[in-house]
Amino acid sequence: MTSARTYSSGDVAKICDVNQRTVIRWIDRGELIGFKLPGRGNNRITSEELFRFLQRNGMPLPPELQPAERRVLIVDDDKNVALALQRVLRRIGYHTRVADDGFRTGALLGAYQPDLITLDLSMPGLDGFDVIRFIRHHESYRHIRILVISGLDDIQLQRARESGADACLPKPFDNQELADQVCALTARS
Amino acid sequence: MTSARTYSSGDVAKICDVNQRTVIRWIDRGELIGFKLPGRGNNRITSEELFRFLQRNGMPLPPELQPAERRVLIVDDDKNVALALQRVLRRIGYHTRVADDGFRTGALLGAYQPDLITLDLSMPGLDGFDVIRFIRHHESYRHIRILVISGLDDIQLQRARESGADACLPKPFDNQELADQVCALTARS
DNA sequence: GCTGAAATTGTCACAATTGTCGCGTTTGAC
DNA sequence: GTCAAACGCGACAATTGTGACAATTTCAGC
Repeated sequence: MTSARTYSSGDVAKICDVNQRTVIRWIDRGELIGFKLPGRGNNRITSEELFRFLQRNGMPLPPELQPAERRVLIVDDDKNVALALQRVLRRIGYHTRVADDGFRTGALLGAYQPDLITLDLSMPGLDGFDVIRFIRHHESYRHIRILVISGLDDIQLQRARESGADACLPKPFDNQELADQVCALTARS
Repeated sequence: MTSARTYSSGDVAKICDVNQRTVIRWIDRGELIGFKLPGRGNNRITSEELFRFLQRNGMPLPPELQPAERRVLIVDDDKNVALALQRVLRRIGYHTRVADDGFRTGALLGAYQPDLITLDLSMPGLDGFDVIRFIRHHESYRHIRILVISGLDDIQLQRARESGADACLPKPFDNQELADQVCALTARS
């Protein structure tokens, strides 16, 4: 198996703790979709399809298919604020990365693939509302949770929520409240 | 592998997630057709044949074999320049998209997955050299071709090349020269 | 709760396919 | 030219697909 990109019927059998014969029947029945090697038609299932199959049936995920450590992209040009956020989030087990300008923010959405971003609404050269709208309008980023952290007034925070932010925290923020919000937003289904 | 026109048995083995020995057996059995190097008969499979083979067996295609229109991300805040670039590139069969600020530039690297970007070095709030360095330092973007299009002097263009740009065009650019450069940089190896 | 039919899953043996290992040779980057 | 990495091949081990049949689970009807 060795962190494979594809799984054989035997691999799936071990993962599902089921007889290999049964896995083959699932495949024949079309409940688990794979492809066949040219030789005698040995089955292979991609990890994506196996993941969907397990999810669909509420089956436990093997370690190698479990989503990796949660990642948070911190968008803030104030180094001290960014460091404070990092400290809190790392302590509760998140991987973090900081973007301090518009380009990095955008580029890291794709390269870092965060589960959540903390967003400062008022950065020079970057309109936070625009960021929210862009993320919500693009298929590949839509799933990213957005936690606005801003010193702006409630009216603006409300506007951010309407634009698509998942939650807002006033600045300065309370560490415990930050941790709670991030946990709540990234809770596994 | 390095985006080859032909694949060795080991390349195919990695792509199919199968043992190299098995690939050689497929070739011996005539299920996968290739040719042999004169030396000891090392196998080579053309990308066309590999494509057919994978299709025939319902196997997943690696990114480099997925047929896709070439995409160019045009990074320029001057609408007229961007439109001019779009017109030329579309006419020669490229799909294009425009980014007019730093955030969009970064975000579209991941969401639009361009094969090439045309980059204006002097945009307000976006340091072109920084963009080049960032792209070259990130695994997920490193493969993107960078064509700098700028009105800056030759010394700056040389600096851009040293930072990692693949080619430079002075502004204003000649349409034919632009088309030639883009074609050359995105030619299928 | 119990029963019994239907559907699903497990077991087993066999032949075919695929994986592993080692060695000597060839490639390809420097 | 030099040298590490990749390759082909043979022999053998491990895994796979299949069919037939047994065991288990599911579930409606009582």
